[in-house]
Amino acid sequence: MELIITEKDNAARRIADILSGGTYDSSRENGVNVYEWGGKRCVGLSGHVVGVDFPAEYSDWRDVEPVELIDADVEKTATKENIVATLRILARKANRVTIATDYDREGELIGKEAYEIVRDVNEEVPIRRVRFSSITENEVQDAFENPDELDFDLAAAGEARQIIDLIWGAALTRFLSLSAGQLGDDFISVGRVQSPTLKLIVDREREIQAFDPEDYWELFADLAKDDTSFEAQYFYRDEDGNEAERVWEEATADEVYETLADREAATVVDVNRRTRTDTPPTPFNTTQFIRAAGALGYSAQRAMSIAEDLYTAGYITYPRTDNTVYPDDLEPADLLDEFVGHSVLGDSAESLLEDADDEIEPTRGDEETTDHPPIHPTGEIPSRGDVSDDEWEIFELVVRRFYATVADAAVWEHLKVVTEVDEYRLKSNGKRLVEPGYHEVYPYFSTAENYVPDVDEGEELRLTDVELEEKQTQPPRRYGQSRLIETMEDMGIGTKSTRHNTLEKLYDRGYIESDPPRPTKLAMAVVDAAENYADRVVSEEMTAQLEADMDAIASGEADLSEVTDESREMLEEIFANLAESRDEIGDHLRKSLKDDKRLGPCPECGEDLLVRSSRHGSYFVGCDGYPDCEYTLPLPSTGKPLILDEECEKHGLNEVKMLAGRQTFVHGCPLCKAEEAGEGPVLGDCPECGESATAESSRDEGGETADEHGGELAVKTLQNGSRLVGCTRYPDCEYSLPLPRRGEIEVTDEHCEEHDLPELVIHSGDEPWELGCPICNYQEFQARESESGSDLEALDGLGAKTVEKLADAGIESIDDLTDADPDAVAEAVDGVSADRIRSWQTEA
DNA sequence: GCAAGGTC
Repeated sequence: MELIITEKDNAARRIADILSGGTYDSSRENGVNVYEWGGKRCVGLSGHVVGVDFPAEYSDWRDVEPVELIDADVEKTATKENIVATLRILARKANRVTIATDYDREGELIGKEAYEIVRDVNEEVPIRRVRFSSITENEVQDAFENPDELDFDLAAAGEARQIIDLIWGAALTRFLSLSAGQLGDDFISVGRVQSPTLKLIVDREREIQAFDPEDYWELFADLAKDDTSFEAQYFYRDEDGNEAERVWEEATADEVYETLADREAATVVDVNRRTRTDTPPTPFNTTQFIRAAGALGYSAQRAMSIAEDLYTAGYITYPRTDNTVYPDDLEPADLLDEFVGHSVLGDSAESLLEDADDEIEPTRGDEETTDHPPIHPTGEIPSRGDVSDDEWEIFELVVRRFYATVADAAVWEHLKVVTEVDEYRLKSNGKRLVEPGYHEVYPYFSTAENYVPDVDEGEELRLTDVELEEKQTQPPRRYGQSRLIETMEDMGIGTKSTRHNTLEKLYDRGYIESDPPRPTKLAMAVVDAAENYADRVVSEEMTAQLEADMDAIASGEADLSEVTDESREMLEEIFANLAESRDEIGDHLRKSLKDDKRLGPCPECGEDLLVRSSRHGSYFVGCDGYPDCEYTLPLPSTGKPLILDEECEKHGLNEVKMLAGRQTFVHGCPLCKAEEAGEGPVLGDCPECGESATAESSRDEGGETADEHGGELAVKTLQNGSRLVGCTRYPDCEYSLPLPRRGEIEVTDEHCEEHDLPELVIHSGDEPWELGCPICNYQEFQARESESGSDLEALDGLGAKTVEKLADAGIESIDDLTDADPDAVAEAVDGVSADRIRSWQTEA
C-alpha cells in the first residue's frame, strides 16, 4: 500500500482524482478524509500538524525570567492530534510513502514533519518527495513519474525560522508584558513580523503628528473656444525648471489673480498631443488580489475569507500564492470557452475570443514562483443562488482579472494645451480613451476622460472665469490595509498566507483601531520601547538577515545550530540592556495603556474618567478614583468604543465612536448623551442592590472590582421617550420607579430621610409638581391605588396600563378625571385622545 | 496568556 501525503485535504482529493482517473473511494478516519484506489491511499494534512514550543516547566510567565527562554529547549509537539494519529495508523501499513506537500519552503518543512511522524512508526518504508506547482493532470502525472528526495536542508531553513521566531517573540513579549503587569488576555506582544508592521503604522502617525501645514494658493481659469469651455491651471517654472502649480506667496498669487481677472483672452502658445499605451494588469497574486478587493471596499481579512470559500467550492484556484505568471498548461482560450453563453460573464469572454488573432498571450508579472499558479477562475461557475452577493462580486473580480490579463492594451490620447496671458501661463490637460482595450472587460479602473478641444498654436481663447483657491499642504495619509500588505511584501516581511492575519493580530492586541488603521498610545509606546532597546525586532533587517541565513542553510553553507546560536547571542545582548530599564519601560507602557482609555476629568472628583469593560463584555465609563469615586456613565451596548480626538466643549470629555462593522456610529460625549437621554443624574443607592443593601454579602465574597460595585438609582429616558428611575446595574438589577412622561425633572437638595434619595420637582405647565422622593411617591401611589381600588379601572376601555399613564399625568381617580381638561390630558398622556377622555367623563 | 507559519 502506497501512502501519499499532501498539505491539505483539497489537494489530496484532487490528486486522488487525477491519479485514479476519478475512481477513488473516500472514507473518514478520526475525522480525516482518506482517499483510496488501486493499492494507494492519499491523505491531506492541515498545514503544520506539529509546532515548536518550550517545555512545560517554562509555561508560567511569573515563575520564569524571560531571559531564560533564550537557552530553553525547543520541543516539537503535535498540534493536530487527530491528523497525526491517522497518519501514524496509515504509515504503519504503508510499503511506500510519497510526500506531495506544496512546492515551497514551508511545504518542505511540512513534508519533513510528516516524514518524522512516518519514520517514528515505520523505520523501513521508503519515503520519496514529489513536486508540482499546480494540481493539473500534466504536472501531477509528471511529478509522480519523476519523484525526488526530501530536501532536508531546505526544511532545516524553515526550522531555524521557527526557533528564532519563537525565542525572540516569546522572550520579548513576556518581558514587556511583565514589565507593565499585563498578564491576562491583554499581554503586550512583539514579533519579527508584527512589530516592523506596527512601526510602519506608528512612523506614519508620527509624521502626521509632526506635520506643520503650509499655506499655498492655486489659480484656475475657464477657457472657451466657441461654445465649449474647459479648465486651465496657472503654472510657472520653479528653480529647477520644473512645472509647478502651487504658489507659496499670497502677494504673488494676488498679483497673478489680478492680471488674469482683468484679461478676457488667452493665447495658445503650445499644443502637445501624444498617445499612451495602457497595458493590461498582470495575473493576481495574493497581494494584488487583496488590493483589488480593497478598492471594492473589502478588508484584507474579508477578501481572503471569501477567496478561500470560493476556492474550497472549486470556483477559483488556490488564493495564497506569490506567482504572477500563469503556468504553461493554462490554455486561456479553453478557459474563456467555459464562460461563453453566461448571462453576466459571457459577452466579455466571447468578445475576447473573437478579437484573439491566433494565440492568446497573457500578461506576465515579475514574480514567477513554484508555489501555486496565480489566482484565476477554474471554469466552474457558481449560479447566483449558490453564493452571496459578496462572493459573487469577488468571483466576478477574479474572472474579470483573468479576462484583463488576456485582453488588449488600451490606448489613451493626451492633449496638453498651454496658453498665455501676459507673462503668465496656463495649462490644460485633456485625455481621451481611444481604444478601451482591457477596460471593456475589467471595469474596476477609472476611465474618466477630461475634455480639451482641438486648438491651434496662436489661437485666441476666451478667458471667462478665474478662481483663486487658498489651500494648505496636507499631512501624509495613513496606510490603508492593502497598502500595508503591499508594503510588507516590498519589505519582505510575512508571507502570502499570513500578512492579512498579521493586521488582524494588531487589531486584536489593541495596537491599531479603525480603518484605515490608527495606532493606539500603547502601540506608540511599544514601538518606542523596541526602538530603544531591541531595535532589531522592529526592523525589516531582522527578516532580511534571517532570509539570508535560511538561504545559507538551504544551500548547505551553514547549519541550523550555527544560525540559531548566533541569533540567541544577539538576544542575550539585548536582554543585558533591557534588565535595568524594566521599571522605566513598564511605567511608560502602563501610562500609555491608561491614555488609550482616558476621556477627561471626572465631574465629581476631577480624576480621570476611563473607558472600562464589564465582566459581561459590555463597556462603561468609570472613574480612575474608584472605589473612592463611584461616578459612572453608560455606553451603548453595541460595538467597541473608540475614543476620538474631538473634545466636548461643555465637559472636556473626548467623544466616543462605537465600532460595530457596518453599524458603526459616533456616540459623542458620554456625559452629554447621559444628560440628553440615557441616564441622567444619579440619585442614590439602589434599595435592591446598592452599597447598603449589598454591603454584607459583597464583603463576604471579597475581590470587588469596578464593575461589581453596588447599583445606584438614576433618572433614565428609554428609547420610547418614557422616563423612570432605574438602577445603573440594569439589566442585572431591574429595580425601577415610574416618572411622569413630560416636564423637566429637577433634583432638589432636599433629601428623603427614610430612603436617602433627593426630592424631585417636575416642571411642566405653570405649576411645578412636587413629586418628592420617588420611592415615597410610588408607595403613596400604590397605596392610593389599592385604597381606591383604582376606581378608574371601572370605566369602560380603561386598562391598567392607561390607568398608570393617567396617574403619571396626575390623574389618579375618577374625580381627578372629571375635573380635568380633556385636551390638556390628551396632550400629556401618550396614546389617549381627547375624545376618549370625554367619553370616560360622560360615563363617570 | 508568548511568534510565525501552515490551514479551516
